[in-house]
Amino acid sequence: MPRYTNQQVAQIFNQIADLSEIKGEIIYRVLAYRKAADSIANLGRDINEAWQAGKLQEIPGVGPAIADKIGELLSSGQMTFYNKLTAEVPPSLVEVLGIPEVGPKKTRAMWQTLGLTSLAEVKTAAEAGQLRALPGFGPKTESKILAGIEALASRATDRVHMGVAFPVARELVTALARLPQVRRVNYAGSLRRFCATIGDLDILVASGDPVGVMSAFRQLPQVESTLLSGETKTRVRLLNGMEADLRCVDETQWGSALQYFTGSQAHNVKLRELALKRGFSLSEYSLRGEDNSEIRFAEEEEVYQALGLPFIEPELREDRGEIEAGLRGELPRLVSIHDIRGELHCHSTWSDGQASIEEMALSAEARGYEYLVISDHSQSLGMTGGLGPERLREQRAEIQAVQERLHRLRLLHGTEVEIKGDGSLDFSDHVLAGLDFVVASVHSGLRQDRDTITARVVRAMRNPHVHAIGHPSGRLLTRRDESAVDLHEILRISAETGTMLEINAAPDRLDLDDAHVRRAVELGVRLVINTDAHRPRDFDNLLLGVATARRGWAGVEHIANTLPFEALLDRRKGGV
DNA sequence: GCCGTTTTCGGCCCGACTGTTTTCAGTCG
Repeated sequence: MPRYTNQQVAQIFNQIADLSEIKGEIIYRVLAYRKAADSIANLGRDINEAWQAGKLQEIPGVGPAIADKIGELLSSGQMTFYNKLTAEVPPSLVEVLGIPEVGPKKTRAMWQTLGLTSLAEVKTAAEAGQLRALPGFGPKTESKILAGIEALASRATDRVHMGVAFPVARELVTALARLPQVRRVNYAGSLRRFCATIGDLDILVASGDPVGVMSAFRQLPQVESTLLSGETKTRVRLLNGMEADLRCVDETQWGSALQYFTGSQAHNVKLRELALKRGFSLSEYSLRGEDNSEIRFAEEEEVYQALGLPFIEPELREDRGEIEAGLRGELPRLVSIHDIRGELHCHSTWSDGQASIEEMALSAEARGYEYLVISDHSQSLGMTGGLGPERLREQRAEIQAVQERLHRLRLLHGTEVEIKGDGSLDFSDHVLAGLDFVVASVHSGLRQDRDTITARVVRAMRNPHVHAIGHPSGRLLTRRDESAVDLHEILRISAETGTMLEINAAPDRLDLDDAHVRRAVELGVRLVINTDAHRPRDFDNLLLGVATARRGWAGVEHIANTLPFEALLDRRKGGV
């Protein structure tokens, strides 16, 4: 019988939601499936384990009916409800629903009146001019559908990581800030929440001349075409293929608008429900009382304050319990970038880095770090020019020499040692014992099956000289999925052995991810935030790693490199 | 289908824009 991962179970419920919606099911039932799917995808603990512990209904959005369906799936590999639904509503309709501008009503119309059940069939019908005859359809809808199918085919992936999105967002914000009629401007949306990947850019402007701002926005050199444009809202496609939304409000409404436009949608829905309970109606413009009185908020903090909540940091706004915690006064005090005292994982020209040890050290010192560990690759990762024991000894001499030219920074000698295919390490225990800090990582054999790759990492974690596991899942955002490694087991072993888990801050990694950071925090696992810098400017990525930690509700106490190095060393496992 | 400091039943956010319409439904975020 297949074993289902959290992602697979979540995908099934998302599919149930889509098919139910096309079928015409009560929308709240559909939303319930979506909420459950989102919770499961971001659970951080293994759904199989939660099921065996009888704790499925502790998952937010999972009640008796959905818990039964999960239980049936995990125990038998079947879900009767799903089988009946897919027999009734062709599953390929999900891809039709995926066409931009096509929602459940149009999907249903095409299916029930023309019998269209797939992208290919819809395309053929549109090309034959058959769609415009349907009620609610017209020539424009028909051509939009064709263009939408085109776009789906040409677009390999529709999300980018923050390393791509941030520079573009900054360019747009800078350009808008130069407009004389613009009073305030900021990016919002998933970028402001520091989601690992970004679908489109959301930018907010305060101005008394929204029409002028919209017009100027459409004419920016980065803009390829305008997708929609009204008086206060414009969506464009950029030259790099991304889409960007611009909203404009009055300066007196900035706080409400920034709160709304930052999202997430689920967070906003929960916040608006809370407002209703308090006798208000919350929108992106204001808070309206039952007597239709209107309160405007120029600052975001005031929105939360008016609802009896402390300020909720953007990284937490995912409807993962932050509003409830805020009401109870139990929001975590999140780690901040200023709390980070040192870096435990970076490279130099001794392996695949782009800068010398001295350049890296001087940059770290200039950034105010107290300590820096040089941790070049080990020899079996051949293409990086990894070090063997001999060169490792030579490197130590250079580190000591550079140390003498530094003022405050403590420069330390470490390694990113390869976890080999069988779980053994690239250096002997004797060599590892001579290093200040050891990160162990998997770079090869990432396609091994779950049990094999997990056993490999666990073996490394049980080595007393291994202090941290680097980028535990091995994912490369938008390029490579995580390995099959059982992170739930890794978290458990980490808590048991005291081996730290890295939050790798490289924009295409962010690994551990936010959901597993959250679970790590719950389990008392020790985390480190490392940039894995290969050149001085990579240290800038620290912000992304810290944001990922914050998205996982981590405080200073959970992050080992917020400690002075002596304290960090004292608390190394084994107490060495 | 889920959920509870108004509820174990009756709620479940709010608004912009477009296209197809003669006042609104559908989609999106």
